[in-house]
Amino acid sequence: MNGRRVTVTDIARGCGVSRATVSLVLRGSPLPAAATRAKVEAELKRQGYVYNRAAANLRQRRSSSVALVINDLSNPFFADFAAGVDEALGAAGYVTLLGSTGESPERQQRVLASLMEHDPAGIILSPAEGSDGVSLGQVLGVHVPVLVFNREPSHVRWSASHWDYLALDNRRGAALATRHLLERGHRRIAFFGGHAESSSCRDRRRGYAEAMRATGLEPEPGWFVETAPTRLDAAARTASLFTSRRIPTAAVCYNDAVALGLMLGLGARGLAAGHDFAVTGFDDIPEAAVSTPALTTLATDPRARGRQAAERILERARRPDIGAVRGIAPVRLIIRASSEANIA
Amino acid sequence: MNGRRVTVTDIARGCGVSRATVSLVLRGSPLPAAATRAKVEAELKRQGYVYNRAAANLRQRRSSSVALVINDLSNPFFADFAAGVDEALGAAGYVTLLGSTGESPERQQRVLASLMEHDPAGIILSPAEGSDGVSLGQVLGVHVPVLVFNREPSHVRWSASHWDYLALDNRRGAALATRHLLERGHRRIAFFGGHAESSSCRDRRRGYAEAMRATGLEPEPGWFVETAPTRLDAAARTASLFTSRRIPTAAVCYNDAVALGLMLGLGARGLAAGHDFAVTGFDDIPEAAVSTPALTTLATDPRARGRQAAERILERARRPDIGAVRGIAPVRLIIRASSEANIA
DNA sequence: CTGAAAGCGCTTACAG
DNA sequence: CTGAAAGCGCTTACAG
Repeated sequence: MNGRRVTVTDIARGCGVSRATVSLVLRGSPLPAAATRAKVEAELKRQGYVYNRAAANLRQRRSSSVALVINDLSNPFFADFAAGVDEALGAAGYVTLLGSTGESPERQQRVLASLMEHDPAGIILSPAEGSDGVSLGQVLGVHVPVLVFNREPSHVRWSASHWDYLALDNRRGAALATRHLLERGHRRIAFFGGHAESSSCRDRRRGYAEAMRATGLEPEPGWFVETAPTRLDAAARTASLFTSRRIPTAAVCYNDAVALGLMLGLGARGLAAGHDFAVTGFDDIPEAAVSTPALTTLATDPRARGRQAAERILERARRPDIGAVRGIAPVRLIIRASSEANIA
Repeated sequence: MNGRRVTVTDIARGCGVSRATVSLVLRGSPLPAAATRAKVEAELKRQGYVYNRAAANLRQRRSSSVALVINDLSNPFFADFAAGVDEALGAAGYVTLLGSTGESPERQQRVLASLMEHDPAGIILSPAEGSDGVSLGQVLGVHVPVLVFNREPSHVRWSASHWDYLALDNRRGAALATRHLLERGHRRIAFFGGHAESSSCRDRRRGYAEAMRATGLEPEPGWFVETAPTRLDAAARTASLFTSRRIPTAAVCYNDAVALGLMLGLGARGLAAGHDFAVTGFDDIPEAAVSTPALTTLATDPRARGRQAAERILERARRPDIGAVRGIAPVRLIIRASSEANIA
């Protein structure tokens, strides 16, 4: 609870060698004689020495941390992603600097500015909704490798940027869900939920529309319903699905939260999801498996995405010359009861 | 993507003052003249200076980080706790060093050793199951403030320790759930799930037993069923509840995961939770509200616990003399359909 | 009010 | 194989 910390100088004095020798032993150099090494190691243990990595990093002009900035840790998708990042960074001897933004771009700026002062070897950023690429560019500067996960900030000129981008295969995922509903005989299928400006929503809508058109169907404007990507708002906007001229029999939802909300909203209208109306989600959050009915959705393996992001950023930190990359992560359709309604 | 970073020396040269003056401006000292300050600030902006907090910390012998070690980030309870910690640390100008252990005590030792090298101002530790207080004491040393969250490692002599402890009010929570079932007329109530060695399970069992005895009922040995604290194992062990001489009509479960597993297991036996058998959980994870039936449980507000832990550790970092404290956080009973079965 | 000098805990050429 | 010296980027008495 007090007292100076033990330094290399203490160890050097304690066993009659120079600080340089202690440092060589600490770093596992082959130079020191075996006897010297043993003597130093005993002294390290005896005094309870703890390496000061900040001092070493300063001298070596390197960094042993990577910053991870997450828009919403209480979303299990991002929590799993964070767990994957930390796992891979830890295995590589790096430490994770965590920052959470609560979906606020202003807070995100502050958090990033603070993290930058800690000289991270790289930044993994899952941007807050409404993030602006220009503001981000200002805090992040041009020296640190950056990987943007999951959604695109506005005003980023990717071609001129040194930022990596890693996203789910939103387009293909939505297409898989749509084709699944088409195969079960549905023809009037809505795309429900999400903010149309967000990049992930755009991509999912696109995959949905392409799958529809590939079957010769043209999605009607009334089949696109916007909502906040939350259960509550989705439930509240359920009615919008039933005002169009040709009422849908199924909906591809923006994500699982929206799908669960829609199922609640359907229930309130006396309709049972999976029975009177088919529903699919996106993300495969843990609740999807236990809802009633269980939710057909797209599994994204966020933990593996986290590991992938961490490995990529470490590679860029090691070799700053390699170019930026756009990565698309696969998704997998999980069929459950919510899409069983066979109305056609 | 390259180039030396800008230092106080660059700024000092760039506007013709000494490094000391730049430092004073950076730290907001009133000493420099307004004109000097303005000149320096313009130069900082012009060159895109980024403060090197590690260097400053080294010189000032202080730390601007707190380590947060979590056993399982993919558990929403801990993810929310982590979000609360990060929120409060960020507001105080500290950065969160994240470490996750995946419930492995060995990995926990490595993670803690690595984090200690980064000289955190304090450590918030949610210990992996099976953690040993002696091993922990070895890595953590005696200089850094430590707050242990949620469960007690074995072999900790709290009276001689400088570690804070923060736990939920497990005993009272289980008593609340038990009394609720008693009020609905149940008399044969089991305590289902959890590992009996874990401190949280012991405390919850105790609260349950006390509430039973307060009503003049003695829990039978067959009413205590151990399981891993997971849905899967709980479902598998459901049968154990139905082998005792006096078969229970209700169960107080160790946590929500166990309760959800028990509800699955009941279903497999043709019994409907909330109808033929009453069930309560613990934690109020998001799934509790959407399961069928919705789960009666104890809300613990993990995010507020996180903020509380962060504030406590920062206070101890500021005032190393204040003593260690055992904190008990309140829990709140949330009544939903799963406990409605009224068999008595 | 400003500047020269020393030092936080390390590492790394460079002598010996 | 080992040691003395310089330096990473900052801050802080101490002179002036």
